[in-house]
Amino acid sequence: MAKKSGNRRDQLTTGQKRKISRLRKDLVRWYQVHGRDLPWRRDAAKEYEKICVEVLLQRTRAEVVATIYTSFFQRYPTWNSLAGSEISELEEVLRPLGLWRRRAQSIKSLATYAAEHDGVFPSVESELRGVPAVGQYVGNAILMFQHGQARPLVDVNMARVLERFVRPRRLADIRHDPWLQAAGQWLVQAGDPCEVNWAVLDFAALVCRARQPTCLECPVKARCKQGAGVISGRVGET
DNA sequence: AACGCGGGGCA
DNA sequence: TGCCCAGCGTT
Repeated sequence: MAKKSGNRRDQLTTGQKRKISRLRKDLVRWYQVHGRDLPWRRDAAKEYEKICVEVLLQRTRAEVVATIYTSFFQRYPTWNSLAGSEISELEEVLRPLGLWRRRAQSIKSLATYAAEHDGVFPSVESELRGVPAVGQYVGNAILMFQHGQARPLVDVNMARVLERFVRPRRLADIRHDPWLQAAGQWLVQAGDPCEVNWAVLDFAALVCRARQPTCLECPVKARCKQGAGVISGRVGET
C-alpha cells in the first residue's frame, strides 16, 4: 500500500518543536512592545473587515492597505454592499494597491459567496477550498477569525522567519510545503493564535526583513543561524 | 513547478 | 534599475 502519511523530512523533530515554542514566546514578548497598530486589528473592526482585508493584503504592504482602509470600508460596509458593487468602480478603488483587476474579481466573488451564505464560511478546510478566492492563507484566516480555530497565517513573512530561524523549505510554493505548514501550525498551537500570528508578521516586517534584516536588534539572534553572525561580528553589513 | 497580476517604496 | 510586498488561480 502507498503510504499516505508525509515523508519523515516533512515532520517536525522534537528539537524543532522546542525551538519554535521558545520562538513563539520571545516574539509575543517582542510584539507587546513593538507590535504595529493596524486598523483591522482593533476591537472595533468587524469580522467582515478582518476577513475582507486579507484579500487587500495579498502581495501588498500592510501600510499601503492602511491608507485606504477607512474609505474602503466606508464605501463597502458589508458583504452585501461589496457583492452588489460595480466591478469597474471597485477596480478604481483598488488601483492604488496594485493587482486591481484580479483583486476586484476575487473580492467580489468572495463577497458574493458570503452574501449568499449569511456571512458564514465553511469551518472545514476541505469545504473552504470550494470558496472563490480562498486559498491556503485566506482559508486559515477565516478558520481563525470566524471559527476560532488556531491556524497559522503562513505567508511570505512567517515562511521567512521559520526558514531563517529553523530550516529552509523544500518546495518553492509556500502553500504546498508540508514542513512549513506544520511548523506554522506548531507556532500558533499555544497562546492566543491571533496574537502569535500578528507577532510573527510584525517581527518579519520590521526586524526579520527580506532585505537587510536588523539582526542587531533581534530578540532571538542568539539562536538563529543568521543572528549568530552578528554576535561574532561577521554579518555587520553596513 | 512556474507564471501573471501591479502599483509603490526603497536602496 | 531591481527587489519586494499578510496569495491565488491557471497552465
